[in-house]
Amino acid sequence: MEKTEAVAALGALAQDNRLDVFRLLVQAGPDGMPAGAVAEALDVAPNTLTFHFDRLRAAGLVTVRRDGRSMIYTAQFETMNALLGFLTENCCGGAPCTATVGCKPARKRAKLPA
Amino acid sequence: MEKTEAVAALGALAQDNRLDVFRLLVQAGPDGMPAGAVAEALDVAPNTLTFHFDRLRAAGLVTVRRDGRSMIYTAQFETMNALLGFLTENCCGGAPCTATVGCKPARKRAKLPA
DNA sequence: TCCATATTTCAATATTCGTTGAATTATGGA
DNA sequence: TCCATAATTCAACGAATATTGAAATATGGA
Repeated sequence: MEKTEAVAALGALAQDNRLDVFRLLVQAGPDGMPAGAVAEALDVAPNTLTFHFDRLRAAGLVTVRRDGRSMIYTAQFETMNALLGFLTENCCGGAPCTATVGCKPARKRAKLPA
Repeated sequence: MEKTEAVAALGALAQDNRLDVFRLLVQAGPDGMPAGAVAEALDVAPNTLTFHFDRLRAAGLVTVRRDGRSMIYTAQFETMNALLGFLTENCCGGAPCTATVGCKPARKRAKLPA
């Protein structure tokens, strides 16, 4: 990960509502959550939430897809892991001090009935 | 680490100059670096740098001490590690997925000749 | 004491950020 | 088609941010 991307990701997470949103999406796992459900869970106005989703998306921390009337937002674990990697890059004099820095979803995405 | 502290630490690192400063101090290790040396290394105006040091300090990411005319800034590894811990807290459904997320200085502080 | 160095303080400024309210777009169902 | 739901867009606003230049403070040495 480049420094510019790291700054973007850090900035995206450096805000109360957005940190809450991201953590909620991480817990939701690969299936993601509709915007409305996030708004209700965190008690944030829908338009405010759109603003924050945009920033998270710009930083590559979430993706969206439409499902009917709902927009489903999903956490991007790869970006988060890349950020963790970047942050530990300079530790311990360059030696990889953390054997495995990595975040993965709690459960596999349920295979949808074809 | 509390959410409020995490937001503060993330915000402190979410800026080009400050991220550079912090990484430089991490590489400098426990002995730290005088403000002037940081200013020269990164080509940032001294007063601008003071502003950024203040933010890093407010977030607990650095400490200062005076040495003669110089102010020596030092990275706080504990805070960085606490932040990494916080960020990985929600991964993997609550299970501690990263055996050892931790950053430690490259070399021990050189014992000054008494 | 006087001077140079190292750093901070302060005011000013342009920019970005987070939130709100009103209006708009997109989708699905009656 | 008409309506309700889900979410976004837009303009506006106050608050916070990052940088600059000028002035001030602290320390050490001649």
